[in-house]
Amino acid sequence: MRIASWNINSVRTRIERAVDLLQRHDIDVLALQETKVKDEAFPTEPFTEAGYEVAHFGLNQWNGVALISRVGLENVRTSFPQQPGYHNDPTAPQDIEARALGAECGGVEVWSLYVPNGREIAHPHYDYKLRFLYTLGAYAHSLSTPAVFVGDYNIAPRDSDVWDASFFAGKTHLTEPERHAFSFLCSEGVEETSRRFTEGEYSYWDYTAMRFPKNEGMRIDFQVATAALAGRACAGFIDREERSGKGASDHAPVVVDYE
DNA sequence: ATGCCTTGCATGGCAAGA
Repeated sequence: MRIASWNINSVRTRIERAVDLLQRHDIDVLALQETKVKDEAFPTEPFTEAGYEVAHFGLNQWNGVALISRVGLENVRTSFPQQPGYHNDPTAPQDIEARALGAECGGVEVWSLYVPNGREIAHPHYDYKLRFLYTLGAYAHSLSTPAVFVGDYNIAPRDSDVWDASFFAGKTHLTEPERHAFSFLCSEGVEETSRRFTEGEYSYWDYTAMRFPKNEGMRIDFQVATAALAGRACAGFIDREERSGKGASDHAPVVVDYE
């Protein structure tokens, strides 16, 4: 089964690219992040016409996650257990945002995840990011079944995952607490399977400062599988071509095959 | 030090991205 994950940065802007991606790579399950659309405005038809089922969770112009599957799409969930919420007003109720969508696809529990960015180290969003990752880790470790958590993790686990680690001094994405939270997730048999096939490649290049032409990118989009599935990962790649050309997302799709 | 670019929306300057 071929699973792809892509931060599409607006599904309505890039719907044709998404359908092309499915067909170009013969994808079974596509997980999208940052669809940036409410459920009622999601462009379902192009996917169903291509032979896929669609599940989407979007509340407003922020975040938004989708699962596009041709191998079944059952038991859809819009949050994982104990998933934390967020609100810019810390005294207001903390809302569960559209950052997680899970379903059973072809015998595998697939989750499309958009991990909070963190914004700045001193910002409440950074603590939100850490809590999101620890509760995700607790859920992943509670499973003995095949499951995969794919998406935009907004973390570079190693300095070699970015073009210049010194650029991120004082910024989020490379800090020790973020890496510790990610290493808690990726422990006890839970593994980032995408690393096996994409080491040294990037999945994100900022739109600004000519980052893509200079190949100044970050490897921050992953597939993380439970022990019951990780051993079945047999191939994978980052579709760097998808980042090129007019109207590209700033992220590239991350594809992994599972036997 | 800042903008560099891109998105959606109360369609006009923001918020957010990383």
